[in-house]
Amino acid sequence: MFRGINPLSLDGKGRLAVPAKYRQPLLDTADGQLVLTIDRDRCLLLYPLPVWESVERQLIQLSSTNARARALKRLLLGHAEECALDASGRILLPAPLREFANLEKRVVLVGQGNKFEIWNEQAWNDWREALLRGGDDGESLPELDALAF
Amino acid sequence: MFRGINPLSLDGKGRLAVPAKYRQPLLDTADGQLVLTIDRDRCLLLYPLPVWESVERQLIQLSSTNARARALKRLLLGHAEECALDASGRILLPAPLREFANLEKRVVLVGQGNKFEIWNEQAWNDWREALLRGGDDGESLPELDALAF
DNA sequence: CCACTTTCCCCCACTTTTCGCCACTAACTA
DNA sequence: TAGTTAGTGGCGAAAAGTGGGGGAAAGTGG
Repeated sequence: MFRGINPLSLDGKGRLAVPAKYRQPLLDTADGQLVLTIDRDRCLLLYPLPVWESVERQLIQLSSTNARARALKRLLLGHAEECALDASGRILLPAPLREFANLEKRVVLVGQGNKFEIWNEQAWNDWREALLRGGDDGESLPELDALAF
Repeated sequence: MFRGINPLSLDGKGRLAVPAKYRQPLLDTADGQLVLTIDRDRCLLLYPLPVWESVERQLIQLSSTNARARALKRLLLGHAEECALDASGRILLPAPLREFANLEKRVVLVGQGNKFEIWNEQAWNDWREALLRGGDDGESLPELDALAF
């Protein structure tokens, strides 16, 4: 399980050095193979390949005639890029994805269980502050209201 | 599985250079034989020939009395063009299809699992921005709300 | 059926991107 | 304080994307 928040810098070519603590697990479970895609909140999602493949299977089975399903498929599948840890434990973030998530230099890598999120550092801070300030603005969901943690 | 977004340029003759990473898979599974057709969203669809053939079989079996089915058939079947990777890994996009999808110079090739979509770059960006901004405007679909990814 | 025009495709050259490699610095450990 | 490991940066070779010239093939009109 991936946890925690890691402030990092991209180098001049848009490469991200995966923190050392995650490298061995990634090599063990996915042979260093990863998939990057985008998220609606303008950050990137980083999956170990096997995890992504299971997500992908779900996506492919969605209807091709329903507009919402087609859109979601297009977003996630369409932006998914395979990449691999290089010899120094880095991955190259493809330019179109970097652009989408506004990643230039300072970024944060956020562990999210079976995947990571990659945010522009400023955007991450802003998002968090806004959430804390703004309180509850999301839709309701029964499972949510039943949560104890 | 084809994934990812690839910004490309058509050359002066309307040819599209398929990114190198997809070439070998296409040669292996389809001997470089491809089928181009159009999509409702004013982009083109690019299938490996065997995949297209299975789509085609499904289409042919659709009702000939239902108007929506007839329309879908006409669109997809009627615009389908066979083409092949040339020696440099490029395909020629027939002029009528190029025109339909407004493809001139800058385009994006979007992997969608078993096929690709080819968009005018600007149209693609506009579509994506509208989707992200507008939020959920499609029909609802129970499977969608149950998705965790 | 022949000549002319247009389209298509092979080939080569140029430019940009990608990626392995190595080196430097900062932080942590012993 | 010295040794080790992690993060960062940059060089350079190799690969991929882009563009154009010219010959072959196909389509068109007389």
